[in-house]
Amino acid sequence: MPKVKDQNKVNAIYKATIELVTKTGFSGLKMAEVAKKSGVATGTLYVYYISKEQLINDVFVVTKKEVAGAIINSKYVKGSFNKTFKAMWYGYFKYCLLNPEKMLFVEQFIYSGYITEANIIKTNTYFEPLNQFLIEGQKNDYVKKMDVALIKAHLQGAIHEIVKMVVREGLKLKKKDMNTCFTMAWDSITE
Amino acid sequence: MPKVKDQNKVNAIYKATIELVTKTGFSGLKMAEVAKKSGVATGTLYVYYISKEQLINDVFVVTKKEVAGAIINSKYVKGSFNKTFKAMWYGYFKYCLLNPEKMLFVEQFIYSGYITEANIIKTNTYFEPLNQFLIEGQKNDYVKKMDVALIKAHLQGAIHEIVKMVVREGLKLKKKDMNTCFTMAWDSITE
Amino acid sequence: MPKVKDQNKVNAIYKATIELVTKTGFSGLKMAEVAKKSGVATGTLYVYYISKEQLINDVFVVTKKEVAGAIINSKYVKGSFNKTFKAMWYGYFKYCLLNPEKMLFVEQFIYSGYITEANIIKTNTYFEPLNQFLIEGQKNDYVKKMDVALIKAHLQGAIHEIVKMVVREGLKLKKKDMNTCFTMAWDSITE
Amino acid sequence: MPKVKDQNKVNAIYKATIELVTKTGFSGLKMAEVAKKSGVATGTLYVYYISKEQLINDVFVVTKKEVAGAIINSKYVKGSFNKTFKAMWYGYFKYCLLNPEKMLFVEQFIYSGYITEANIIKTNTYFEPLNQFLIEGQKNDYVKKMDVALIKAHLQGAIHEIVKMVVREGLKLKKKDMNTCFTMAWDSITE
DNA sequence: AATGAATGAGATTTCATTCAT
DNA sequence: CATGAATGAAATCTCATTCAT
Repeated sequence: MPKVKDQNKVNAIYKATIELVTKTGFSGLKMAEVAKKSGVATGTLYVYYISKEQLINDVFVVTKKEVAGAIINSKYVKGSFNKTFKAMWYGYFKYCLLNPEKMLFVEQFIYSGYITEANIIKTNTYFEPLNQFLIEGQKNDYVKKMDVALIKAHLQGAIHEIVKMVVREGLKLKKKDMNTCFTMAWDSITE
Repeated sequence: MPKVKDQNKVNAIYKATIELVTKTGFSGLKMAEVAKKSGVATGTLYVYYISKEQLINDVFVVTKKEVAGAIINSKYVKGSFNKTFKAMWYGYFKYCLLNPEKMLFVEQFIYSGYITEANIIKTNTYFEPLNQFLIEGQKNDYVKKMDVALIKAHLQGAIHEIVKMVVREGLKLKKKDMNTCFTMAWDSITE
Repeated sequence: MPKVKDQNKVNAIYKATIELVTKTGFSGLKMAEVAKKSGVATGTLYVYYISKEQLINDVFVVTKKEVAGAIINSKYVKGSFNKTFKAMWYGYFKYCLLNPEKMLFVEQFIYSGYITEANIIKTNTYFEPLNQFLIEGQKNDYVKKMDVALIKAHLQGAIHEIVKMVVREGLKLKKKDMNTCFTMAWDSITE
Repeated sequence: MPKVKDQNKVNAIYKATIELVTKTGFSGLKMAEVAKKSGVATGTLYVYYISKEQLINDVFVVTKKEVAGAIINSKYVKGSFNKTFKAMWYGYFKYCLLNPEKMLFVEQFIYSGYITEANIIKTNTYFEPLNQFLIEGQKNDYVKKMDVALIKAHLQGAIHEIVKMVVREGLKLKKKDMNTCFTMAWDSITE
């Protein structure tokens, strides 16, 4: 949580943190390197964040919010279930393909021991509209009857793993493959 | 006749490492704690593993092998596609539910910066039989036509995420839910 | 404006290193003790030198340069061969008597396994002018005809051994003895 | 000081110790390596020597005795001063050329902090006959009048330094050069 | 506020020595 | 006596954090 304002610095630190974690793995994330990469002094880092834990938590929350925004986009919520689901699924899938480092960041750190329980709970609320949307889908017999948390987990897990694989192997997904991926998702959740 | 190298110690170290990572997150994995928990002196750790990195890589490879063994089980390979797939899926799903710490361990460390590229490649080969099984399924028009790596990713990602959620929230999956989870998996990959 | 790197610290570290090696023998040189004696934190040592090896190499090179400076002193190079030689010999002899710890340091560490080959070569060049002076002396038939490296070795070895003995036994060299020592040196190299 | 008898082991340990110090410098001398190189277990080392310090001191004393033997050889003591001196000088010079690792060992360790004062004093007595010989030479006006310790230091220092140089540079001393070296030694000490 | 040198607690690793076999 | 696995005190080095400028 920044104490002061230079938004350029905040952005630079945020960017550097995400990039370093993606590059060196998060066990190698050093404050000195974050400082260097973001072009500020180590001391300055502590003007903006009181500790490494704070920095990581902050980056985590900000990123998680952005991730949620990629799925939950008000302009879609008025369409049919299928159309809306498709929009959400593609929204998230493409976001992950474009920002794998952010996707990885939140995935990695959630079990790292760095993120506070409070922040995990807090960021989960960002996905509440998605829950509502799926519950609505169940009421209308579109969606398999089961705890929506499990359904979300199924969808998210599948997307993440596919994207990680694509990124790791340096693949280029064709439109056809992406459509098949979507069909897998759709088939899995619908009755 | 000197003391002889002790497999019990290796096992104790392995167990301690997995448990500590699961408990404290692996940014908090300390050699001193591994030593303490496994009941050996710190120096002894270095009799068996030349460095922390080596220890983690070793635990990673051993665990990944065990994980692969949970899926690929020769007694199933003679059944129908559906039966075999079901056996594999349940085999893996239940393994993950019973050993979430091992599942987490391999998932976490793969992006930690600790695991060498060579070990990542090596452990991937353990899953080759699964690839073959899915390719066979595609030939017989059971399975959607797409790079099997993507299909595997979809299946694995979904399972992992569900299990992580179940563990995190302390849920107890009912038989019915587990069946629904399986149906999701089956529906997603079949044509 | 941040704190600025402090030459006083470098000097203090240098001094502490030499003194500790002289006092405890260098098998007992510990970074913690160097830090303590030079009045800095252990971490600070690593701000200035990336490792113990680096520290020792640095102290070695600096000292060797100073040692060379004790012999090769431009104000003498214009005199007769005898006068110049005498000036150099006394210059070095007295330097060693006054700074036996520095003489010992370079002598000890050269075979310690700590000094890199590059630094050994580098520091040898500091003595080039002495080579030239002796070669000149040979051309004018003052000096015995032989590889000047051997002549230098003879002179230096004799001085070092004498000084070591003097220091070890706590002797006080009388003027007469010093003159005899010089005569030994002079007689040994002249035709 | 061996507790027991297997002389082969004692010899192997002695040889390994000297060789390792010559190769890796003595700051890198490790008991485990001595054990390995001499073909015994680490535990066995401690059957023969109660500590590393003991081992090194023992090797030191044994070697120093051998070194003294190379100089002081009863068959020469009856000749003229010149002949005897020449025999001694060549005896020592050639010994050093043939066994530089032993010469280095004693030279290195004397200031390492490992050798006890008692052993330094003890080994000095081995050279007593040389002292007597030089004193006799002074009485007969062959040798410059000065503390014989200084004369010995001068001679020994010169020899050591020359040999070190020869070994370091991989030179091959010609007979003529060796004679010049002797002449330097002779000229330096005679009146 | 910004800097980066300085700090020192704490981590990893080493290695002389011990001890069970 | 011989072995080498086991030990743990102590060494080196790291790095999040502080602080003088």
